[in-house]
Amino acid sequence: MPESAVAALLAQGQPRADAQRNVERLVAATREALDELGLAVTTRDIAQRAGVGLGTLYRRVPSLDALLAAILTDTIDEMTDRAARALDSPDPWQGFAEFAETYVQLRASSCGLHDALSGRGERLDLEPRITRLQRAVRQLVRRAQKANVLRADLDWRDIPFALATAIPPGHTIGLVPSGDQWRRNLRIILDGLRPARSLAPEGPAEPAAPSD
Amino acid sequence: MPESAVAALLAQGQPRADAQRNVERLVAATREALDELGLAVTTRDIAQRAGVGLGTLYRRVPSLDALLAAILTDTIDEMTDRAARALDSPDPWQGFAEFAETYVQLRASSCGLHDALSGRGERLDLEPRITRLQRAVRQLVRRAQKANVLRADLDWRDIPFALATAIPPGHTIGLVPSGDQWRRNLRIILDGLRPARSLAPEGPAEPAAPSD
DNA sequence: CCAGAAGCGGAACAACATGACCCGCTTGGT
DNA sequence: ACCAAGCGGGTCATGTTGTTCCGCTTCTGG
Repeated sequence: MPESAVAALLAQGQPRADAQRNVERLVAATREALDELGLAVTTRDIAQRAGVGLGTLYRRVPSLDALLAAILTDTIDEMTDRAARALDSPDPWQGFAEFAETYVQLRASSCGLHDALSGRGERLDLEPRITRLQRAVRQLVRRAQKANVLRADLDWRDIPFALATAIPPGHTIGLVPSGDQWRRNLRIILDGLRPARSLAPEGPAEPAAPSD
Repeated sequence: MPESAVAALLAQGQPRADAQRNVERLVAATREALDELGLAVTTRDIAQRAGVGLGTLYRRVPSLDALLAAILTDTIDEMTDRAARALDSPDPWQGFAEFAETYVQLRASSCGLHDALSGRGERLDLEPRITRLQRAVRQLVRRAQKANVLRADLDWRDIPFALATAIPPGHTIGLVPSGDQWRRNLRIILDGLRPARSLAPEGPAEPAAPSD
C-alpha cells in the first residue's frame, strides 16, 4: 500500500531481486544528492552515487523531475506532520520552539528541501503540499501569539521568514559557517521573538503588514 | 586618476564620444543586472540591458569576469568604508546597529554582492577585499561586546552570520517576501543580539565556539 | 562636407552541460 | 542451461554561454 509518493512512483509488479536493490539504491542516492546539491542535481550525479548506469535510472523512473518531486513531497509532508504534532504540546511556546528547531534543522540539512521551500522548485509542482505545511505553521504561530509567548507585534508570516533565515546563505565576509551555525542563529532569533522586549531603542523597522 | 577598480579597468585614451557613452551604459547595465541576477549574469543579459551588441561589450572589457570583479571590488570597498566610519560613532551600539542596517540593506538589494559575500564568487578573486571588510567588522563587533551592549556569549564571528541571515533566501513555505522583509528580520535579530537576555528558558543551543 | 579611422551589432563558433534513449552484453531465477 | 529481464554507459539532441569576427555605420578632424 503505497502511502508515500515515492512508493507510488515506483510501484511495480515483481521485479527481479537485483532490480529491486538498484531501485532502493537509486532512491537513497537521490536523497543524498538532493541534500548536498539541492535542486541542481543531475541524472549523472544520482546514477554515479547509486553506482548504476543511466539506463537503470530511466528504467523505473519516468523523468528526473518526477523522482525529485516524489521525494520532496514526502519530505515536506513529514515536516507538516511534525508541525501538527507540535500542536499537541500543551505549552504553546514549547510547541513552537520545538517545531522551529525541527524546521530549521531539516532545512539546514537538505539543500533540496531548502530550495523547494524557498520557491526554487516551481517546475516540480509542490505548491499543494507546501500550502498544507503553511497552514499548520500558521496555527502553531497564532497559538503562541495568542498565549503571549511570542511577539504579537509581527505579522504571523514574518515568523516563518525569520526562522528560515537561520540557515546561513553560504559563507559570509569570508567566514565559513560550521555545520551547526544554524543552531546559534536560531538561538538569537528565538530570543528576538520572545515578547515584552524593552530593548532595542533606536532599531529600524516599523510594525508589520496587516494580518491575514 | 583611477581611484576605483572600474575606472582602472576601463582606462583608455580618448575614445569617441559615442563610445564613451556606451561604456557608461555598459557599466550601469552590469550593475543593474548584477543586482537582479547575481553572479549568474551573462554577457547577453548585460548587452541587452545596455542596448548594445556583444562586440561593443568586448571592445573595452577583457572578459566578463574582469568586469564583474571590478564592480564588486568597488562595492565591497564602499562597504568597508561604511564600517570604518561606523567606528567613529561615539556610541558602540549605535555604530554597530547603524552598520548592521547598511550591511543588510546593501546585501539585500544586490544579489551580486550577496553572492560574492556568500563565497560564491571564488572565480573573481575577491578574497583580499573581503578580508579587509572582515577586519573592519570585527573591530566594530568587538567594541560593542566590550562595551557590553552586544551579547558577549557569542563568538564575534556569529554576529556577521546572524546579520547576513536577515536576507530572505527566497520564498518560504509558499510565502513571498516583500522588499523590506530584511528590515523586519533584522529587527528581530538585533533584539536577539542585545545582552542581558533573561528569556528563552528552554531554547536549544549551547554557548559558541572559543573566541579567535 | 568628406574621407577614413573608430566603432558597432549580432551571427557564428567552440566548449560544455544535461535530459533522455538505445542496444549489445550480462545475470537472476526457474 | 536457458532466456527474458535487466544493465551500463556511449550517444544524441538541445540549450547555454564566453568569446571572436567581419561587413556595415557613424563620428570627427580638417
